[in-house]
Amino acid sequence: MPGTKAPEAERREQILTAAYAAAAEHGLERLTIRQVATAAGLSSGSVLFHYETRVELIIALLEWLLETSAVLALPDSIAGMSPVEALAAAVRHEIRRFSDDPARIRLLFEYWIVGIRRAEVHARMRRDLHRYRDAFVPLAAAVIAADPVTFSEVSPQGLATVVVSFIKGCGIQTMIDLDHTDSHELRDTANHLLSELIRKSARAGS
Amino acid sequence: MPGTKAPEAERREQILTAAYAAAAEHGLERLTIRQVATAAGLSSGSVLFHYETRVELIIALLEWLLETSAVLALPDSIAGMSPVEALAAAVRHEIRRFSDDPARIRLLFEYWIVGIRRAEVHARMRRDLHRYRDAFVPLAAAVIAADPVTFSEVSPQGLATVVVSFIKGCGIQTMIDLDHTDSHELRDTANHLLSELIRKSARAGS
DNA sequence: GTTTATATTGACCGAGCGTTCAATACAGCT
DNA sequence: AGCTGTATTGAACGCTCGGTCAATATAAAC
Repeated sequence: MPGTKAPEAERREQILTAAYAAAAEHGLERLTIRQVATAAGLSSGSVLFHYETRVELIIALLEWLLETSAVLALPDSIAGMSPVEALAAAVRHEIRRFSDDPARIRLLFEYWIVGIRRAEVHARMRRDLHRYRDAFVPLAAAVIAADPVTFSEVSPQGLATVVVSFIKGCGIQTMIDLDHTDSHELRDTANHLLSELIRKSARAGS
Repeated sequence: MPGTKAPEAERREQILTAAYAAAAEHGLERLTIRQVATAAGLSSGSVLFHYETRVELIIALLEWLLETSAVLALPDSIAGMSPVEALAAAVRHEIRRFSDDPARIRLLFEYWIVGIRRAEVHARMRRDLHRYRDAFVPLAAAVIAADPVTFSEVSPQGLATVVVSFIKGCGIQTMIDLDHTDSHELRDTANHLLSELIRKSARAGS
């Protein structure tokens, strides 16, 4: 039903999902108004009626992307865990989540690159990164509190930053490693190292 | 002296350095034959005489970039270190190297994204990533050999992959974090954690 | 049914792109 | 000096892009 009017909220949603599909297929930098219009079944003029400019659309897509992605969904099972176990479980969970939706993380990487040259994008990416890191701070603080001697010089924020960096690194790995051979090795090894860490901390704690 | 001839090797080098500058300034996806020509002080036709196509130029720039970047320059001081110390020193060294030359790592990230859609680029990035990882394998193997109980389930390749992922994650961090506030926190915390790791392994070894 | 505000369309514009190519300038050779 | 192959130039082509806009279609108000 082309030419039919629709409430603004619906149209914008429709355009954004089309933009997401187009960006995932051709890349963010090659994203085109016409591509989005075709993917949404609209005319280019209509897309530009709802988003006045290409950059505005790209920023709206970024915000939609950040809103839609769960910040950090901790598995329920962490309730009875030791602090190190809980943090390790979160890391495992996040690594798996990244490798489950490669298109999304690829797009976010593209936004980081765009953010190098566009301040509006950069600010939003940075804010989201901090929000993501802050979700790990309580877990990190618990780990530090459980073994204050080992982590005497480490702040919860610092530990959370290190953890997030590792997760991002794994995300890159899965992004590059399209057939997932190295990624599996990475995940397995990370799991073993985390398990070993848990065992050691349990021995130290007892 | 425009219009003067030059040996092919020199011209190609001149064009590549101009392409590097242009790509660092405007981004790889926005790299333009005319930009490169202007930066090199040549005409667009001349650039296309030496590199028949834009994609060919981009791939040549990638190979030039990978050749020019030292694979893994280990500091001499690792000679008398324990295995864990040596690996930690290498990690520290690489993190510092990444934050010293942000333009280069940004460009490499852009190549990873291009590689998602271009098989030639992807193959080269992957090969280089493996080469980079392999440089850490001996260090990782030494660490495992020194404490075979802890690392009973871990292969040298696996450990090296984990280490590289962490380094890449730190690279991303410094790429995003333009003013380097979080990056310093990250580096300090990583240093503390590595030092603690060294102390623990020394105690276990003695 | 008429009016009115607004959403939609697609032709169109100017700009910039990669690439082609005829013309030209250069350097080595005889 | 003349010749020859090659490097260089910049105009030109065809194309796609972001963005504009007059025309049209739609739905709600009256």
